Amino acid sequence: MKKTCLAGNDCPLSRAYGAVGDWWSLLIVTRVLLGERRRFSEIQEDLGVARNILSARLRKLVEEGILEKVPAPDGSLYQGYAPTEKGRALFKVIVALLQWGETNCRGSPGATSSLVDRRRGRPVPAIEVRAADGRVLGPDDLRLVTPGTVKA
Amino acid sequence: MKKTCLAGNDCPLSRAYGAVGDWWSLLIVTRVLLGERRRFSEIQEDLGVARNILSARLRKLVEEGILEKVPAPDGSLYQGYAPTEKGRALFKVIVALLQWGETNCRGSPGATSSLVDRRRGRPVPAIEVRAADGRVLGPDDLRLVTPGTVKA
DNA sequence: CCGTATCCATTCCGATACTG
DNA sequence: CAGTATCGGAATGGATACGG
Repeated sequence: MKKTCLAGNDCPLSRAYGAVGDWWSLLIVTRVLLGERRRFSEIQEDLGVARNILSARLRKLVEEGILEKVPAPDGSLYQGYAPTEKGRALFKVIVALLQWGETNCRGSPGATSSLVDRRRGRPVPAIEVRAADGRVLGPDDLRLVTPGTVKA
Repeated sequence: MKKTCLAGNDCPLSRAYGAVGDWWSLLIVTRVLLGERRRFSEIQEDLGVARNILSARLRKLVEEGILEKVPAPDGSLYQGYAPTEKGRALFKVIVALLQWGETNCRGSPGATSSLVDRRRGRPVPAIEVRAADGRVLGPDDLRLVTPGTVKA
């Protein structure tokens, strides 16, 4: 997909794409956010991504204000990465996608829910879209309003 | 990103990526799901995507069981596309990403929320991750359990 | 109108070598 | 350890021409 095609677009989904960039970035943010793996080599090891790619993605994520550089947690002189508020807000997206994958893309049969509530150690229930009055909404209950000429 | 790197992976996020494929696919599903644009040319027009790309994505989405071919709504002899249950389940992900984009990637200043509750015509509140007891969870309240050797 | 097949340019990714 | 620079192969995307 050509960047310019969607980058300048007014659609929130397109802007989100422009900011996040690609799936590597989402995986990286996931590690930093949920995995407490905040250092270059830790992320690199976990993801198995090439170092130059990781480097480029981290730089972009910092530019976009999704991550920020912080002093390493262990006091060493190297960098660590922490999510900003904007990055932390992404966790709803990650949870939604994670749950969708668990429910709809079952791989090995033994695989179980992998997201747990820390306080109780219990699985996190499926995320729901709710109206202001609290009722659960489905796709047919929503309408996508496109003020300008731009769609989706 | 090499497909094989994540496709065979046991991580739900990776499987989700393998199934959805790319951002074009997400945009396509969005149109079909929320935009009631269910025919080839309608989607093509809205998204401005090349026809060969759209063709390939639609085929993949059908293969993955996210969309299915249906008779065209107007009774013409051409195809239409409808979301399956699996595809409909994706709408939570789309809403999450849409809302994130609205909140965190504001483009033109005039842009407002574009997702409304059909019944009341009111904006849909921000989606929340909740524990079983209903309390709202943040990133720090979650733990990602990795049963096997595979991460993320 | 609904796609598919081909061509070409661009981009992406991984491996490797290198710097501080 | 934490990156950056470069290179070659692979995949992607758009335009176009073509077939059902």
